[in-house]
Amino acid sequence: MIALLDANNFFVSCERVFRPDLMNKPVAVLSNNDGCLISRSNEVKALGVPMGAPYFKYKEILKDHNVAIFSSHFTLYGDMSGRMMDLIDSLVPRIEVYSIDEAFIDLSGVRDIEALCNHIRNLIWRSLGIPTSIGIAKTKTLAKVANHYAKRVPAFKSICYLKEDPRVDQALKLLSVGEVWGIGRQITKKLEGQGILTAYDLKRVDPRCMRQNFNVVGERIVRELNGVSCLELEDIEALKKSTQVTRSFSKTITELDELRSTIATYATRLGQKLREQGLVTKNVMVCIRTSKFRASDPQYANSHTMVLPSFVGQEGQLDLFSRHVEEPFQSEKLWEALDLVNKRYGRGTVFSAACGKGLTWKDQKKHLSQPYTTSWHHLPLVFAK
DNA sequence: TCTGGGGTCCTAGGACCC
DNA sequence: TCTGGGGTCCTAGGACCC
Repeated sequence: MIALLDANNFFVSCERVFRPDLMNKPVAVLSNNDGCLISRSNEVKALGVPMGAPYFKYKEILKDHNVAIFSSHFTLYGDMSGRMMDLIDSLVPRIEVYSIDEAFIDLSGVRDIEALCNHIRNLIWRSLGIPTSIGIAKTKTLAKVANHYAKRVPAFKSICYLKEDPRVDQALKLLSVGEVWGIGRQITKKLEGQGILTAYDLKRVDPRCMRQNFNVVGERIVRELNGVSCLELEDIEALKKSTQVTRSFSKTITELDELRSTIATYATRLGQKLREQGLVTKNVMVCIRTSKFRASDPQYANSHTMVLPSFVGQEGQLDLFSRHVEEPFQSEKLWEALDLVNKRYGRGTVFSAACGKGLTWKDQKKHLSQPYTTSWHHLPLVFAK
């Protein structure tokens, strides 16, 4: 059996840990630059504010309902996520960290599955103050279905175990096909056109037909719905295959020089990310595009990929800027020092000339919470009477 | 005025090689 | 009239996920 553990409204829950006064009150977390809503408490969902909604369009409604707003604070969420994953990992044979707030858990060999899952939930709640839901079934795709019900049906008390077939089928019949993991908007449209409306209908499709009409991904989904595992738990140590830094600029850029220095500034962050994660790369791609929301303006999008000359050995980092690749050791030390300086004295303390003056604007983050778990200066104070 | 950011996998087609 | 077969690698684009 496989379990999928998922934190409820994760970013909102992280903020609430340090603001217990907001428990059971409406809370929302915004995306970068305070652009969209990316996490909503149940109270906000009940107001009908959709996921990904642009903040400025819903500002009034949110204000009218006294919704507490937070700017995104990814160092906090990342840290809380790491703690949560460590807790799970300490209790089970094997996990796959699937996203910042989700993990698949291998339950093979576990005797009392429900007891273990209860224990995991309680431990995370007691240690971190994060509420979670767990779905359990034979395959990843079915565990996702189970999790869907664990979150929505109060009678399950946040744990839904889809053990035997009549129960699985019942769950699938009540689930629309578009809610199946891996079935997105485009495929939903096509399937519905063929009269396949529920997850149960999809389960009954011939997997080979699915492969012909769609692709091997669709075939796997059908098999997984039938209890045949096609998606193994993946090695969480596996190396990342790509990494990126992308931004929507909060200011329109019209001058080439400014675009150059902006891209150089973000390229610098990408370099830091690579070094932090111990990654090396052969290709670097830069993309730019105009704002798709200004439909009346002429649109432009382009990208360029550069193949870098060589690796400098497994231990070292690829030197992005120097042509003297024959001196990897020196540049490695140099970057190490630069990273340290920038870490201690703030991003952009030392930078390459290509960055010019760096960014000529600041990202909007009007509602940022304190770095409670990642800075000694911001440890919450507790007073006892 | 204001609309996120970071990933994965699959497929088709072209270039090139023997 | 008729023009092989089997590979690899790369790119672009599409679809999906959180």
